[in-house]
Amino acid sequence: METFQALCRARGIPLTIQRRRTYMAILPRTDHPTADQVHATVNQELPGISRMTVYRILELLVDMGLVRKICSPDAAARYDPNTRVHHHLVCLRCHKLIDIACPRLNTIEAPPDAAELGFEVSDYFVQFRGVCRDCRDAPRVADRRRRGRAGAGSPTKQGDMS
Amino acid sequence: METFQALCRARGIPLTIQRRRTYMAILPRTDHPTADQVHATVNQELPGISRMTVYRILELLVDMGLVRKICSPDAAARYDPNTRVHHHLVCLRCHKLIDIACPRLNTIEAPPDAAELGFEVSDYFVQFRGVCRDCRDAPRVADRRRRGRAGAGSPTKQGDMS
DNA sequence: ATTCATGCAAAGTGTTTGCAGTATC
DNA sequence: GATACTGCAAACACTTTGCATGAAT
Repeated sequence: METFQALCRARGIPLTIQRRRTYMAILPRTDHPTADQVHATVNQELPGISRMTVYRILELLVDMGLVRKICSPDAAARYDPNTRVHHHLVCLRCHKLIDIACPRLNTIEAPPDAAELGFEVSDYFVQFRGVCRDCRDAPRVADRRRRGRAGAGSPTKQGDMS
Repeated sequence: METFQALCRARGIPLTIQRRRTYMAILPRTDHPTADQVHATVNQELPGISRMTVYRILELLVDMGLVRKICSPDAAARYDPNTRVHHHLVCLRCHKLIDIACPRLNTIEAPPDAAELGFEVSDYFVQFRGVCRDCRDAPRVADRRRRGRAGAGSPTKQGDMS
């Protein structure tokens, strides 16, 4: 949070209430919320904040390197305040996304191809794909495609992530 | 291709011309085309094929395990006929996606967390994020956001991928 | 002959853009 | 007081859905 303020000041970026609250809202989350889910949370403390504003602020945070944007096989982009090296388990059925920390995977070096192509690697992650316990236990119902979505107005619900 | 025919017969899936052509169109590609780009290609040999059909066929191929669906930081989903273990270089500026083969990375074992969570890992990949040569050389122009898109009717263009 | 895919049109969802008002620096 | 962010509305792009027609088995 202090980092955020410092970075904003350094780059001459105004620190609005919306930005502060949005950052505070996403910071403790480990469930990779979508932009709409972040908006729903912020909207509780700052009623009336526009969805557009949250979208813009999240992109700003990504640009500042404070938040990472990750894309699941699902449609909506997800935002992750955890910028340390960590890895993902992705369920191919329900699209659940689980964080995993595995020290063994934190020391992977960039392949020689990258340097040869003139590609500057800044970070990386490993994504394991498979089937989560819930989906394995459940008979493969019609859940594969078509997953329910809480409307933009429902702050809670959606326990389908990490 | 024979695999495709065999799988279709085994699963009782009709082998339409559209399916054959769509699969043939994506099979040799290494540039991770979007659904629209695949449609543009197929449309050259099979004029009049509907975009919807290509969307549906691509999803079918994903379900059959013949094609992998990958999501770039970009909006549109991309399809990759290469189902062997390989890894990705992703440019954070232009969203270019480059395949890399690195034997050293092909023997990574699933972390213990996965098994403990009851997660069955089927495959994995490593994604290195950074800046590609083109973007590094180019002054950071307004290319960062806003990337041009050829209309759905333009088959060529879009050389912005590996 | 039956079954299922195709094609069309329209809707749904996530995201972006332009501009007036307003808060921050 | 100058800058630029917020909020609104509309536009845009990608994808999905329902149904009549048509093709594959």
